[in-house]
Amino acid sequence: MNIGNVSEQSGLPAKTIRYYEDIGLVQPSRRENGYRDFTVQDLHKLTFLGRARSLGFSIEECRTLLSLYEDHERSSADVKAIAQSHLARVDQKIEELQALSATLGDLVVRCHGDDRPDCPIMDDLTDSDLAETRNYPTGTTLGTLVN
Amino acid sequence: MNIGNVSEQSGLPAKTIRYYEDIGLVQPSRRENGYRDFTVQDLHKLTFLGRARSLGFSIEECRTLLSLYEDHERSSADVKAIAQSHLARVDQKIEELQALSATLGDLVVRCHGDDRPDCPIMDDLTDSDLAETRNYPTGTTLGTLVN
DNA sequence: CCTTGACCTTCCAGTAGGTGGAAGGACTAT
DNA sequence: ATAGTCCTTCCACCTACTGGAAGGTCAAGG
Repeated sequence: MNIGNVSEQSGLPAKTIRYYEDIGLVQPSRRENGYRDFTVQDLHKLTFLGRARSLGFSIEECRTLLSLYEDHERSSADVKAIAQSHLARVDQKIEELQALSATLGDLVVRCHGDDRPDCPIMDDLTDSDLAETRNYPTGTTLGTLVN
Repeated sequence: MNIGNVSEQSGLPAKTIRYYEDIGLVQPSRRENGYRDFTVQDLHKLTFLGRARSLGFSIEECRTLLSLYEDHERSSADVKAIAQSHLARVDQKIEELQALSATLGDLVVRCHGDDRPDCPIMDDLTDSDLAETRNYPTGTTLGTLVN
C-alpha cells in the first residue's frame, strides 16, 4: 500500500506518517522505486496511533501503548496505569484552566470595554497589589497553561 | 539594573528575559562592559509580561497588550477584546478536555487492570466499531489537546 | 597581584509534534 | 511526448522557552 492510500484510510496526513516512521513508530518496507510499502498491519498500527493521539496520549505513551498493543500477553493493568496517569494530567489541566477562566471571566466582566483608557484588566496586569490577591502560576507552569 | 536583579524582581528567568529582548519585547541599553542595563520601566514591562503570560496570553497577544499598556490613550474595548477571545479559547479547551476526561474515565473504569490481557482501553483504540460511537477529534486538533 | 566564585555575554541545540515548501524522481493516462 | 498526480528527501519553521558550552567581568579575600 502506498502512503497516500494509508493516509486516507488512517486519517493521518502523509507527512505525519513519514514523521512516525522517522521516530520509529512504524517500519514500512520499500519498493524498488523507493516508495514506502505499507502492510495492513501497518495501517492498523497507524489507525491505533491516530486514536491514541486524539485521546491526548503523548508520543512516548503511544510508543508504549503500541508495544502493549502488539503484546498479546500484556496485562491490562499496564494499559490502565498509562491511561490513569494521563487522565490525572488531563484533570489537572482542566482545573488549571478553570481557575484561569474564572480569573479572566471576572476581569472581562469588570471591564466596561468602551473607548476610555481605564481598564481593570490592565490594572490587574500592572498593579502588584491587585495581583497578589491571586496566585499567578510561576516557573514550570508559566506559559504552558494553554496550547 | 543587571539582568539578575531584574530576573529576581520580575520572577522571570534571565534566559527568558534575554529571549524577550531577542523578540523585541524589551530593549534594554548596554553598559560599556556589554552588560544589559535595565530601567525601572523595563522591570515593570517584564513584570507585566510575566503576569500576562501566566494568564495564558500568547507572546503576540502580550506584544499587543504591552503596546496598549504603554498607550495611555488606549480604549479599554481593545484590551477587553483580546481578553475575551483568549477566554473563549480557554473555555473551548476546557470543553475538549472534559470530553476527553469523560472518555478516558469511562475506559479506565471499565478496565479491570489485572494481569490478563483483555482490556477495554485497547479494544477501543483498536476496534473502529467501538470507536465510531465516539467522534475522535481530527486534523487541526489532533495532538494539541494536552500540553 | 592572584585567585576564586558569582555574574554576565553569545551562540548552538533541543524540547513536542508536527507542518510547509522546494527540488526532483516515478507513474498513469492521453 | 506530456500533463498531472504521486512519491521521495531535505530543510526550515512553529511556541516559548531551556540547557549548556565557552569565555569575558567584577568584587572580595589572601
